[in-house]
Amino acid sequence: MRKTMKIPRATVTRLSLYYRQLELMEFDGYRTVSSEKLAWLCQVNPAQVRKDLGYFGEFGVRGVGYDVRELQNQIKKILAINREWNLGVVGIGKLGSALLQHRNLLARGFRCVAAFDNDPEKIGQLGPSGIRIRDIEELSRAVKELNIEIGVITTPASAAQYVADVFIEADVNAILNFSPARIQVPDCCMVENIDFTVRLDILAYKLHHEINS
Amino acid sequence: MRKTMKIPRATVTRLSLYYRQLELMEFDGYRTVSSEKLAWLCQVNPAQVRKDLGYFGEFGVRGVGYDVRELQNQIKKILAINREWNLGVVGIGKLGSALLQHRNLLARGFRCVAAFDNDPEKIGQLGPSGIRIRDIEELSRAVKELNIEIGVITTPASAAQYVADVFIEADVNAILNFSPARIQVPDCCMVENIDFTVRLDILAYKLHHEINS
DNA sequence: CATTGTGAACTCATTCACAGCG
DNA sequence: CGCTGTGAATGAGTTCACAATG
Repeated sequence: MRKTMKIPRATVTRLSLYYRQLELMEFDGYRTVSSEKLAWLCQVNPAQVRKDLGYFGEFGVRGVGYDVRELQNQIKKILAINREWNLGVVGIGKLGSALLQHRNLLARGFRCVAAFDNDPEKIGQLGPSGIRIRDIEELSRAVKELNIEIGVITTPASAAQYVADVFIEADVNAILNFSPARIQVPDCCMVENIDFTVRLDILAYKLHHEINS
Repeated sequence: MRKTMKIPRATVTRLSLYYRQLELMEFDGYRTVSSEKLAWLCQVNPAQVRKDLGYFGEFGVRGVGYDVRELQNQIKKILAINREWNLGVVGIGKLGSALLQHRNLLARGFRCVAAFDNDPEKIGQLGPSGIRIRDIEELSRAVKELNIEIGVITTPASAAQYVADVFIEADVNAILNFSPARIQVPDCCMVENIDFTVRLDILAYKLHHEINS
């Protein structure tokens, strides 16, 4: 199956969830897990788990289930998180600072190797993780020197498009955008938006309409 | 159409995007907007915009488009963001602090009215927005006193389920979960997860597989 | 006559159901 | 016998295409 098959985006998202549950299960001493149990932990359908994995190979043993450690390694390879990725963070306010010193990111191989801002007060200072805050003007050079592959935008909305343009100009074509602005990028560049207020709007809507799903 | 129709979750998400673009357009002085223009700004299909709005009523004028201000008000009502919502934030680390003083939240009517932690060093101190940090033990009482309707979890993963249980016990049935843990809640409670590493995993996957969509 | 509103067609994702296998 | 792997069936969401209309 795993040939020229197109993978649903939702599948990739779920693989990340499976991976995290497997980490927890390994920590708890489990050696094997069934699709049913993994599905329960991730709050999805067991057939979904099997189908998701089926896109990439046959990792289970019939009658037994999946080897916890083995499946972890396979998903790691699939998601390409069996290596480190260098991030550059632009906008060193509270949120940017939080990311710079965020334990989970580093533990998962996402290293914030550079921090940028445009505030002269901040430039040259040491950020929370002991990293030097650079002028945004240096971004293009830093991308090359430090091999930054993923750009993180934690600026106000008004600056987001400009920062995105600088990233693209510097040949960074993956962006994690925490600003509420919807940035426009060329096809070569991929963007993931993390927008707090959208999620709160959804909760407000559901509370008001008394829905749960 | 707008009767007992089931609304796709994605529609609600997009309404939030439309709303933000409309805010920007009003600021820029636009009086009307077509589904085509709004769609372009939000990077969706024009028919999608019309269909999304169609679930809730007829807000446009054929041959003209939508009145920017009027549509804003309509979406505000639909999303139930034409009022204030009180949030309680648990886990006052870097991320929790960032949320407490986050301008956008307050501007949109999401007020962080209470902050909680379990660290004796922090309890009693004033958080970044000048709010007193309370003992997590006080949560149940504070929920009633301050009318907290949405719980925000910014603790480490290990504490997330406990905090969720406390929220549910206190009758808060909307939770915004920033921890990477997948929390289990009863049906009456709705959860939105905001998980940085999942999004980074997706970017890593796409970079590795050179996909863009 | 430009643009909405919407049934119908289509595409994509999830779930079922069972054959296949250790 | 139990659980995986997967084609087929179902369901959900998106896009098309055009009639309706200010």
